Amino acid sequence: MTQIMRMSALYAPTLKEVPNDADIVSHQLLLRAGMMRKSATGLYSFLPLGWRVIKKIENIVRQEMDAIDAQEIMMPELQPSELWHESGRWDDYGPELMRMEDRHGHGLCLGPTHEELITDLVRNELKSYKQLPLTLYQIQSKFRDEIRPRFGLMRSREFIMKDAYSFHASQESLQQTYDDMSDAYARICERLGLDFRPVQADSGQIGGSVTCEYHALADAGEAELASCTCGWAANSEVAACLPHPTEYAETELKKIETPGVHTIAELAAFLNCPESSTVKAMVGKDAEGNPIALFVPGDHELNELKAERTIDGFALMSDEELEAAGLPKGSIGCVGLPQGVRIVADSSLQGIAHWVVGANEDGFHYVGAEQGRDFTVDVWADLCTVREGDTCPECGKPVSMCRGIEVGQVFQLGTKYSQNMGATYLDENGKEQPFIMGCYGVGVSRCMAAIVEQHSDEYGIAWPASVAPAHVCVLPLVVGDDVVQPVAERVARELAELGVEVVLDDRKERPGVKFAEADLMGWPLQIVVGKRGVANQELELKVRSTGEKSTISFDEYAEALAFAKRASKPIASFLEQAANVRMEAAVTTVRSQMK
RNA sequence: CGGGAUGUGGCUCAGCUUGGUAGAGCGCUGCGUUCGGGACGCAGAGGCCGCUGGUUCAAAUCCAGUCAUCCCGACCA
Repeated sequence: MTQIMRMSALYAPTLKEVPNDADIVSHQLLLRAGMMRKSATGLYSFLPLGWRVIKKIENIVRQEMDAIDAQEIMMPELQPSELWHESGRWDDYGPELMRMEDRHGHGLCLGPTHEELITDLVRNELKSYKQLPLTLYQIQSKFRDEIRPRFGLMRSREFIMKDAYSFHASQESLQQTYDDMSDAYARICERLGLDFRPVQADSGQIGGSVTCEYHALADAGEAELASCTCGWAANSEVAACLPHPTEYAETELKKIETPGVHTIAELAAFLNCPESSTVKAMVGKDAEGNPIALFVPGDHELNELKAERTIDGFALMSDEELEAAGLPKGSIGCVGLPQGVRIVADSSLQGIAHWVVGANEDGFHYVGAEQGRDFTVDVWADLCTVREGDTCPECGKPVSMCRGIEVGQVFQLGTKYSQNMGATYLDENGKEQPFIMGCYGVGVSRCMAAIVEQHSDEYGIAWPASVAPAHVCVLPLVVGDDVVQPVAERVARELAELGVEVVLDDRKERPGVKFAEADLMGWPLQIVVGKRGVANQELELKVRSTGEKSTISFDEYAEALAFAKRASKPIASFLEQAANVRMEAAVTTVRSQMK
């Protein structure tokens, strides 16, 4: 039997009004429903209900990790600086790493992640290829001194994360675990009730690595995603989608006077053509300071991340540098550039023979600038930030844009840490080899916010049953009498005996308050016990996610109870039986969330 | 770190321009009336007006500094 939570004793202070400093739905509702409170910027305390949700999420993650033979451990949050010096990240990580000293002046940091610690943990014991592969994980608080913590749990300075690390003797073995992890992540998202997408992501500075982010789709998400009906999806930072520029109908190179025209919008309006018929120029420099002109279709933006990937040490030039190089901002083009300026252009422009570009002279543009005749592109590359309608690299259909919350990422690390930190094993030939590693993270507290973003309405949260702080809320509309309350107490007890998590609103509150707060807190199923119902020998059910209401008679309820007692999964089976009796569609929703 | 804004009972906010004994609603306590979708009446408790300094007979209000919070940007697991 599970414990009945009595609302009369529950510490869950609700707020009628929207807190001033919360501006996304999940943040507002988690505060309003009494699930958490802010302790300082980017630091939150979880109250009993919120903490129950966190534990539910953790357990789902734990089960899926255990199911793929990852083993749970627990490492310290406080870490010695030596290990970070060894990996090189004490200097590389930047101010986001929370550093401190102990009384002896010994350097420490609060762990933002645990690659160093885990590598150190295994390097002395894990010595033979026979012991590989090995996957370890933990669920604990992480610390990152974010420049700008915001959006409640979405980007906080202390947050709960599951981090897993795998060790391998071969790339094939790493790939196997990586695939297992990917599958587990998909199952985790499904069980959390998240509408999610695995998306291609930036592999960061670690070249050649394989990585995939798991995003919960939500407008409040910080990441912009491009996705296609064929299933392909990518973070806009990396999405390699081709724009489709259009050709301006002029094949002769003509210099035209364009007084006052400096922006693409002005140019397109001046020529009465779409922006996609113009070519936008940006000028940067490489690591040696050599100038490079980059060209993209006029209706697209240069993606600086992509430019950096194409050109070693790339940085855009400042206005002063442009002036010094004799380049008129707003009128730069590929014809008649100063000596030594290399031309890099977006691959999509390869098919456009004649360009509309600046004439490198204020107030003038060229039309009909022909590739090969009037200028030559040195390098073709993927340079654009993806836009709605660009071409999917997988199937060629137009992609659409949406926003996502990154709730997880899987990553093939390779040997970066094992090499830096001398973590090696002996292979079949007795030869020392660095471990091939993978790492895999799930933002547990961030998942909580993502779930609320996806499962809420004007009345409050509608938790998926898998993570709800309790499955059922029993609402006696009268307390202290000998008619309604005894029935509510009995129902709560019987459900609790079945293993159903029950909260009983035994407060002396008016019905309106109880209804409003039950909706706000988001219990998946409400069972209302009122004078009217008891008189008719029936209970009222309301499924929070659909809002559907129905009644079931005491007899039908008893039948559902008996059915559930015989079945192995009491919660689901109670609901299933209740569904058979009455509210099929509605309860099916709750039930499907329970698996 | 740049730009913008805000700090007044637990919460949401008014008052500040034009200095003169601190306000409302919600929440909280008590009593009464209510009681199927965040009730009503009466009576209460609760505030160094973020902090420090200045101007002034007098500062929530004007000035300076400082701290904190939020938003945008830069930055970034």
